[in-house]
Amino acid sequence: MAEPLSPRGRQIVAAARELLEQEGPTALTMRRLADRLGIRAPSLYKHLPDKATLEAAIIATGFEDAAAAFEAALDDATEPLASLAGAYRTFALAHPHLYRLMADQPLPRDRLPAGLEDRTAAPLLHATGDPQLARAFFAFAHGMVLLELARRLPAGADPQAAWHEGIAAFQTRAKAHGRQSVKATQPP
Amino acid sequence: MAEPLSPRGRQIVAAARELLEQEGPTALTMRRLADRLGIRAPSLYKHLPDKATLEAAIIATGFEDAAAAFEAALDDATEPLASLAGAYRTFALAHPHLYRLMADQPLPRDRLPAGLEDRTAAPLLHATGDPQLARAFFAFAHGMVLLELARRLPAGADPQAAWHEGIAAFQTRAKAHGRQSVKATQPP
DNA sequence: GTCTATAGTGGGATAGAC
DNA sequence: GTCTATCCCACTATAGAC
Repeated sequence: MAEPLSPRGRQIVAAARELLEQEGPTALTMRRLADRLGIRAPSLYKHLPDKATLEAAIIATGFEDAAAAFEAALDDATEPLASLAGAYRTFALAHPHLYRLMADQPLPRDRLPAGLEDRTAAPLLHATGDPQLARAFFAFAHGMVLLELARRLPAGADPQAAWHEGIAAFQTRAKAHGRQSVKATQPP
Repeated sequence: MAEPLSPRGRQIVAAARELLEQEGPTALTMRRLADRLGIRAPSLYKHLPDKATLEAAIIATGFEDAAAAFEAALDDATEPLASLAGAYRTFALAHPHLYRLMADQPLPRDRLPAGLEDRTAAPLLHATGDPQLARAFFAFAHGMVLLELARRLPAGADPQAAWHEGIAAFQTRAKAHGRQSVKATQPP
C-alpha cells in the first residue's frame, strides 16, 4: 500500500516530524518544512506526492517508536499494566504534537506499513490477557493523556493519583479475568 | 467574565452550533455561518467581537446540555456509574463535532459562565465518591468516546463490551473506596 | 443591522526552466 | 533536485456607506 520513500524523502519526513514536534500542527506546512530544509516548497513535491503522504509517514515513525517503547516496558515488568501505562504516558507527554497526530484522527491505515498497528497494540493485549479489557485500558490511558495535554484536569489535580486509581481498577479486573480463564480450563 | 449576548447574538450562536454539528469544524467559518443566516460575514461582527467568542458561546451551550443530561442520568439510577457512562456516551456520539470542540482543547474558562464546568462534573463526583477515581473514570469515558469517534478500535471490535469492562472495573474500585470510607469513619 | 470593498495572511499544489 | 513564477483557494477582520 505505502510506496517506499527515497532517502531524500526520509530526510524530509524526519525534518517534518521535528517541525511538528517543536512547533505544533499549525507549523507543519509545506512552506515551513521547505524553509527548515533550506529549499523551496515546490521542491518537496519531487520527493512526496502530497501532504497526506507526509503526515502518514510521520505517523508511521511515531508508531515504530511507540511500539519499541511498549515492548521495552513489558520486559521483566513485575506489574505489566502499570509499566505499560507509564510507558504510554511518557511517550505521549514527551511527544504531544506527534501523539495527537497519531491518535486524534482515523488512522490512514492504507498508507502505513502492514502489521505496525498490531505490533503497537500487542504489548497491551499481552498485559491484559483480554481484548475487551485491553481496549478499555487503552481508552483510559488515551483519555488521561489527552486530559493532561489539554490541561483539562482541575488546576490543583494530581494526575499521578488519577493514573494510580485507574491502573489499580484495571489490575483488579485483569486478575479477575485471569482467575476466570484458569477456572474455565480446569475441571470443576 | 463573559459579556452577555444580544438576542441576535444568541441566534447567531445557535446557527453556528447547527453548522458545526452538521458539517464539522472546518465548516465553521464566519462566511459559512453568514451564508446560513442569509447575511454577509462582516455583519456578524456587529453582534460578536470575534470567532473565539463565538466558539466559547457554542461550548457553553454544549455544557448546559451535557450537565442536564448527566443530572438526569443520576436520578433514580440503581447503578450510577453505569448510568452516567451511558449518558456520557450518548451525548458525545449524538454530538461528535460539538463534543470535540468542548473537549479537545484547553477550556476557554474566562469566557464561560461561572460554575458551569463544576456543575457538569458534579454528577460524576457524586457517583464515584472520590475525586481521583472520578478523574480516572472521566478519562476512561473520554478516551472511549474519542476512540469510537475516530474509529480507532479494530474493525470487528464491540465498543459496548469494552465499555462494560471499564465500567465494571471502576464500579469495583468505587465500592472498595466506599468500604474504606465507611471503615475509616467507624471505630476499629 | 446590513451592505460593499478590501486589507492582510496563509495554505496546497502545478508548470516549466535550469 | 532545485528553482521561479504562479494559480487558486480560504480565512479573519476592519472601514465606512446606507
